[in-house]
Amino acid sequence: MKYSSSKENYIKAIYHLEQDEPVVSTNSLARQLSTKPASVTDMLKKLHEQELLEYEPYKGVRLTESGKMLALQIIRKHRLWEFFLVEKLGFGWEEVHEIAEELEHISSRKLIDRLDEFLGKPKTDPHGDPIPDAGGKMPLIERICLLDLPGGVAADLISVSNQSADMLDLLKHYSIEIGTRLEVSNRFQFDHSLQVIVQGNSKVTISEHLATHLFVAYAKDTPGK
Amino acid sequence: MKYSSSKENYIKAIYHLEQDEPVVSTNSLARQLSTKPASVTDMLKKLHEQELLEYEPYKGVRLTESGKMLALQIIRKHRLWEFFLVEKLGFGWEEVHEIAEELEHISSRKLIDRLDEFLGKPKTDPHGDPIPDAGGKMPLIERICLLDLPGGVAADLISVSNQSADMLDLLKHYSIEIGTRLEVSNRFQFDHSLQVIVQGNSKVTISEHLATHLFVAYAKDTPGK
DNA sequence: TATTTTTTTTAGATTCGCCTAAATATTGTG
DNA sequence: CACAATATTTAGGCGAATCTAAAAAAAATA
Repeated sequence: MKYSSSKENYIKAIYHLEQDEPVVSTNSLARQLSTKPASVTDMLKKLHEQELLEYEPYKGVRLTESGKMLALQIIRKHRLWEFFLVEKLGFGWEEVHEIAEELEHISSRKLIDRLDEFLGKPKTDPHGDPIPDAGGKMPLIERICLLDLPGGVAADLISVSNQSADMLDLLKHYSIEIGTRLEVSNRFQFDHSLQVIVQGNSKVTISEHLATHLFVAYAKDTPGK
Repeated sequence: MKYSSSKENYIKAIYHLEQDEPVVSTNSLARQLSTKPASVTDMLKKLHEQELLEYEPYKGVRLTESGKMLALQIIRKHRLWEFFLVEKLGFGWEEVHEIAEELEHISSRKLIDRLDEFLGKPKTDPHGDPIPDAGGKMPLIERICLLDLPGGVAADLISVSNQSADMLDLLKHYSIEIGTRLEVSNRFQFDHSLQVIVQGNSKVTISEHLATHLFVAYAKDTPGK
């Protein structure tokens, strides 16, 4: 089934708001979408008819299962495109959101699955938010410091707690950037430096000081919603 | 300036039809766009107001300079996305058109220029059609057999006159595919085999027989429209 | 050239997503 | 509890892009 960009935006907004409020109000939706409550009411009726959400006048809305599924597909597209923009095209974290807002409405399912493949099936986007898999399952992500990552576990770099030029310089030297898969292969007691496998290939050794500033997405395999 | 997808589709269609007819009729546009002549008339009036085309009732249309420029930007986006889909995501030539019809309406200029960079500024799309540069200039493309490519000239592979599994197998072995940049660096008289530089890096030697089936875009540097 | 055929435009309606203004329901408070 | 404040819906409209039916212009032809 194909939905307009506008409808997809409503569904996505409701999904996000449901994380906080159990039932989403007309007003908060209007605020979120920069539109007017009256317009929201109109649209809710249509989305209800399409069984994407439960709606009774004055009672707020809640997504149905198919509504949630649709939301997750859109979020998946959004985050994969963001990853692509940052990792492949060299955009900065901050500038990708707007572009991904457009790209997330491209409909081809095959496209997004191939893109996922091409990008190496990343677990998180450049902001560290988890990317739902093709089935709509959110990977359960714990953000932990590289220092605390158990050995033998590969995880994606999702944030860096220092944005200085010196830091970026050093990361560049190691070919490490947001989204890079890291695995700790050895810990040296003498200076607490770490031997790290970068992207499954090259092994590099980094200082404890650097490691304290690197945070990875530790994806538990328990399926979440 | 930002235009709706619908308007962009009109402009693109007119551009293509202008290649054949000097002045484009309401009827042929309606046919091209799978719409009704009455709808076309409505839209032509709007596009005329935006100075994208010259229009007088009953006299057909012709794009203005800014109309042509817009058309070329859309075509550029379409063909770059097609190239991306085939080269990076492994789609077949036949299935990319439809997806590119959606992608071509993504607005970010920076996105498309970075994509161009990322893809290696290709001169042609996977069908061998030329890709306008950022300034809207069409590269003048001549399609010639690799056998006839002058030495020292790098050109992109745009078609293969044999689609057999054996052929594809061999091309894979040489890491050659549509879009790959090739340069003939040596010709051996004994068996007429060619030494070829693939993507500016590796040198391989291929048989005359293989070369007869490879066609490259020989981009003359004369600026075309 | 007069008439028929074809093309194009106009007129009037529809759907989608949005708006404002007004009515109505719900919630909070004295 | 009654009334005020707030939230939501209804009613009526608008622009974009489409449609059908009918009118008008241009082109083809007898």
